Amino acid sequence: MPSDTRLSRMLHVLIHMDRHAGPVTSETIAGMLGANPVVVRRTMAGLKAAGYLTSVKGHGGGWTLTTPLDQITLRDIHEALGSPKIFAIGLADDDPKCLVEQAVNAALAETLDDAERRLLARFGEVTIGAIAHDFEHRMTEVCSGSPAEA
Amino acid sequence: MPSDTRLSRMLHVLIHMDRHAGPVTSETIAGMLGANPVVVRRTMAGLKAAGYLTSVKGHGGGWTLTTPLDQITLRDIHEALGSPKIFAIGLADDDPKCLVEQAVNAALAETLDDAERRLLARFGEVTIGAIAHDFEHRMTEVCSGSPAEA
DNA sequence: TTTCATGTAACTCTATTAGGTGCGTGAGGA
DNA sequence: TCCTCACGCACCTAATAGAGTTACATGAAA
Repeated sequence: MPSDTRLSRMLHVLIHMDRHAGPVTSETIAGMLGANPVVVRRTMAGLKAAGYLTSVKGHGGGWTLTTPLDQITLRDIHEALGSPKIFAIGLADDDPKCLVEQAVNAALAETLDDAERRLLARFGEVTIGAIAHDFEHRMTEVCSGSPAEA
Repeated sequence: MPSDTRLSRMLHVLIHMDRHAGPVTSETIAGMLGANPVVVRRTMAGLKAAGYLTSVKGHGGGWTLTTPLDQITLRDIHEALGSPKIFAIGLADDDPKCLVEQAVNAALAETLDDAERRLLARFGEVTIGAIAHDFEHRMTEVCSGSPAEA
């Protein structure tokens, strides 16, 4: 149901790429994400422009990670995606004449801006490498056979 | 440009209603908000159901505030509106089989849920009365010489 | 009984992400 | 050389959700 899944998808694919030697095609990535190859290229264009990966055309081409995952934060990816809108909630009018609405805007904007600053700061603290490490941990848990889980 | 402006608009209209004796029609409210009367009724239905105001049909009818503004928080209004989605960002798949995606989801969901909890907690601390008071302050600043009512 | 105002159903409009087709471009391989 | 693969991009459609709009029923007051 959520609208913008680009950040989530890029984290997912970057970790897969890190565990895969050699270039990966948009077709393969789309298969991993359950998405469309064109959407993959479209979304990854920003990460390429930001220098986190490269793309090569033709035979044996595809996408290659160029940056260690522990040097990329969630905030880096969010910004590489063009810093999409974070909140679904917003102000009715950004520059109203009504003083009441100005007061409402001041209160709401301050609260939302503060929440956004905190969230982006948190995004800046979490590296994709840390998530990849958590994945490794989940792997060992599943294969160690401690709890009977699917 | 933002999508969901209902909270913002409800704060705006509640403060106006608090400064206005007697019922206010949807038509009048729509004029204040630069919005549509039907949209106003649709949005305010939730606040009525939550008991913050009443509505009366027919001649001399309209909307009346029944609760002091310093007893209503932003969180109250948000919940009266049905607790709409706060974030425009979401997970690609809520229950993925891929362990990588599970790790991504765990990291992203924890960060977003934490941000949402903090934001809602903050909403719970801000009363509409406080915003109305800030408006009064803005009035005295603008009309420093002669006090005028809007 | 006429008028006014809410209550709702059932549309359209708008913005945004996502899905999809087609074609151009460039890099290898046969 | 020629063909195939894979990205790049233009341009469409689909799905979603808030907002706008029309139409009509309901109920209360003049």
